[in-house]
Amino acid sequence: MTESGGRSRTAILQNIAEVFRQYGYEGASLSRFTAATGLGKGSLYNFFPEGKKQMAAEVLEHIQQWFDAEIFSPLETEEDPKVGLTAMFEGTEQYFRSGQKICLMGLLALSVDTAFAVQIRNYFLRWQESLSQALQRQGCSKSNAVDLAEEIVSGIQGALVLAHARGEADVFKRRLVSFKVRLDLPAGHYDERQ
Amino acid sequence: MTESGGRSRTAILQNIAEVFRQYGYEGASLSRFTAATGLGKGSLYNFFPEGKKQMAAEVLEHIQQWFDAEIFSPLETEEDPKVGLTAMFEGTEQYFRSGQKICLMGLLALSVDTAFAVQIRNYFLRWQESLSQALQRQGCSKSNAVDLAEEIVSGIQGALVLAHARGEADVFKRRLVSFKVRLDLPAGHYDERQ
DNA sequence: GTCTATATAGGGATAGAC
DNA sequence: GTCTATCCCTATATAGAC
Repeated sequence: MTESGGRSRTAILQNIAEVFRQYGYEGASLSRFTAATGLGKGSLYNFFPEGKKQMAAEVLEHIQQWFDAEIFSPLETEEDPKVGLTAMFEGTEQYFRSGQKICLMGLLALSVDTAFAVQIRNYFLRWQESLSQALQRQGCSKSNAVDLAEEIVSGIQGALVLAHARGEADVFKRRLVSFKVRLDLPAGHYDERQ
Repeated sequence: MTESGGRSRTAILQNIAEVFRQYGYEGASLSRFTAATGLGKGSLYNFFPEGKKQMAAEVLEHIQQWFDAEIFSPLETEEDPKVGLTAMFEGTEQYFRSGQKICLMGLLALSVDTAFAVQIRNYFLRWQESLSQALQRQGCSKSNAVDLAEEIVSGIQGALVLAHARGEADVFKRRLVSFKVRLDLPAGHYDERQ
């Protein structure tokens, strides 16, 4: 956990992640990384000797760890599944800034590049599996839970796509509310449309 | 509708579209276009004087026209809404090759570039609006139809993301079947998972 | 650890021969 | 209409001074 001029590796990775999110893997360039981090190319290669590939791999690893701790583990270990499910929706809404931020795992999933396929696949499998477990403890049959978990995980990704396509982050919020209602969770304020 | 050595502009646009789908906008390079079309750079600039931007714009226009004719119009004009809805799911499954092909509109929606925002937004608005009309003629209230249409349109996008993330095209097929069942449409063969 | 060259390759785009 | 040659720019990556 070494520091560098007061900037932690985590902070640098967050800057880099933002570049990948905005421009995609191919569009993320060293000059954009230098602008986002304030570090020169030389410094970036000092941190990440293997360059762009390593940056992306570490960003994905970082994302995975965040979701493990904040979303997936609570889904699996909270005694009351409703607590884990509520934490999932709240964490998801915050992480994606209510639909303004996209999912880097989902974005990279759409490219044919196979370099990060394993990390991406594991992320989504773990999400669905941990969600399915919580749904089963809430009373769902196994087959229903597996299917509903797949629907919710894919539904969240689609909501992010549509929210950005429409330029309306509210689309994302509405989809989350819809899922919460189906799961009998407190949905918060829900402004029914006209 | 001029030809060029037997290759129509439509055929060339399809080759170009495939490159955009596989590599994204930033990753789609002139050399990849030449490989995919068999045309040299000079020829490509003869067809598309404004270069890559024009290629993408025409590809999106082409996609819009296909969906207008095959999906959106039937949803709006078929007397029996079930016919239009069934055609939508069949057309969608075929177009995306049962989940193996991604949605270029959805992919570009995730980039921050605003160049194609209008085309992308109109595509998704028209899809939701035409679907909502069919659902209303099937008996849905207006607010339910609007919400369900949003859920289905975003659900299809999410199904494509998850299918590619998991490397299992079956994910896409399962999500479509799930929607068809909810709409009381013939779902075809449905292999319930264990 | 950070920076400024610098090397090499490939990007988009144009000109002009055929 | 198609190609090759060429231009200029930016890309990734490295070397070495500080």
